[in-house]
Amino acid sequence: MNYTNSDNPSSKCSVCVLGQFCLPVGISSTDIAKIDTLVKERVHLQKGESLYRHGDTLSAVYSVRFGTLKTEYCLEDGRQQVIGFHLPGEILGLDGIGDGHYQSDAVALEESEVCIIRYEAFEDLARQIPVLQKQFHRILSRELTQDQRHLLSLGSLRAEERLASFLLNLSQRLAARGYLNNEFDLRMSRVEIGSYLGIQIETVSRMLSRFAESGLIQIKQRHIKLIDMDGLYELAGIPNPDRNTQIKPIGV
Amino acid sequence: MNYTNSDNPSSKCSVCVLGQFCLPVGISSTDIAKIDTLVKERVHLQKGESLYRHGDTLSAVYSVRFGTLKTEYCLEDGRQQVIGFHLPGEILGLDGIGDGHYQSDAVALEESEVCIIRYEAFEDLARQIPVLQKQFHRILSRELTQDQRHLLSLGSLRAEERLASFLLNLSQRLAARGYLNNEFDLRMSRVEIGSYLGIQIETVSRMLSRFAESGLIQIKQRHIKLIDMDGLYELAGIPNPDRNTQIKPIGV
DNA sequence: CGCTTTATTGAGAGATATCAATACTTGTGG
DNA sequence: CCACAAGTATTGATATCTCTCAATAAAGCG
Repeated sequence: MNYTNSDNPSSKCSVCVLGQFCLPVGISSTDIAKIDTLVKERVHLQKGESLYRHGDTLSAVYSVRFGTLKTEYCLEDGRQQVIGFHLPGEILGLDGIGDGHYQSDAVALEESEVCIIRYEAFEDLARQIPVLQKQFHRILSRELTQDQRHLLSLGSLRAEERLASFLLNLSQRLAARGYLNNEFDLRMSRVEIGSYLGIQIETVSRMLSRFAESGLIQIKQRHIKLIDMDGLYELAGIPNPDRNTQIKPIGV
Repeated sequence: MNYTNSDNPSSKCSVCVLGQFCLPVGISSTDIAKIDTLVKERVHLQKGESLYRHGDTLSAVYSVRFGTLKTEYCLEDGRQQVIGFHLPGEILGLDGIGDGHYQSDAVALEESEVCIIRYEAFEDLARQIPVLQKQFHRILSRELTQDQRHLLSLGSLRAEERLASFLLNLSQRLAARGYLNNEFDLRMSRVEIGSYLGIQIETVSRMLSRFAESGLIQIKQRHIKLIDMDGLYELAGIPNPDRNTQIKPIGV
């Protein structure tokens, strides 16, 4: 874990390319200057390094600057479950606000960097900047919605459907960040995907092979191309937001 | 759905018996007076009535005054999944803050009443009363943690373990509200329990019978007694918070 | 280049789902 | 107040999906 206290301009929220996906959405430049003073430090993580561990006292929440992290819960008997994957612009550590201690472990899946948002100071600032407060509430709420969709997946979908909706969810989040939405690298192992989806690694592997056979995707190791998005959406049981539902013109 | 605009004292936050489990935790009496002006309306629901539906525009969040509600998500093909059960003092509708529309359906499991917290006004007030803001963030965060524990259950536990941890979770939440923690009525049907746990109704039934046979519980219809709490905790794979772990005195 | 880790594929086992029959509750109306 | 209907829960028999165990293959790493 490598801390940076940086006055280098590229680290400021005001000029960060992630601005629109992170906290400062819709905030005036004068107010962003205040945020700049709040978020001065970053943490650099190598693959496999922990950002925080279950039980650690919360002093900050974190925004992913680049890279990917996972959060996971552990059971007493050693079983563990991946709860979420976190892409650039997403906030980590929110589960620690409830009682002042993180509930999960956060681990980098690749070389990553996160901005440190000292929580006490942030709450004060949010009080002064209504837009920031609103945005923070939206982020917390979306986090909730994301987890609840995940619950729907684990509770109601079969392995195949879970995997399809996982790939599409990733695709959507990457697209929102300006990456290709139909071709990308999976930063997580099959084990981690399986854990996240509540299925075994062998099942993940089989389902991916099956998808490839039926022409839904192409996969080579961790590099994946989504070929038939509509097919995947149908499998996942969710509507395809990109597809223009054909409405027949009236009177033609 | 039956609205009440009540100036009757028992409806005020300042004198509500739920105060300590709801928003106003740790708030001074002068500030609670301000909350009183915010929460003036309540909704009375009969069993089966909806409080809000997926897609409805968010204008308020709700606090359960008495009764029990469930929230659920629907899939296109008609499958649906219960995401949560909500007891007195718990806040509903938080999933609507993200984009201004509720993501789930909220339905009363029995005759219930909820307080209406107009959201715009609430955000303003939270800015004025730091303790209220903090408490709101804690509530949002705990909601997140609750969902994540639920994810752990659906992703990593077997049917039996899920049911045990469900019963214990209910028991803990009831205890926190001053109810008996080892004997209570299940307000939800077997179907709803099964949906919540990602298992079929028949499996719920079989597991409950098995628990009863092995002396862990007694169950008659929806009335349940938890007989062997330690046994249940062991099954659920979580530590029993009430049990004093025996630490051998040193030098004896 | 060889070792370790990670992923794929196959065969068989097991947990839970599905289908079906029965019993129990609750509510309604005669 | 009882009888019937509709909904809800239990229990059994069988089917199916996913897991587990095992062997092989491929990739990453020193």
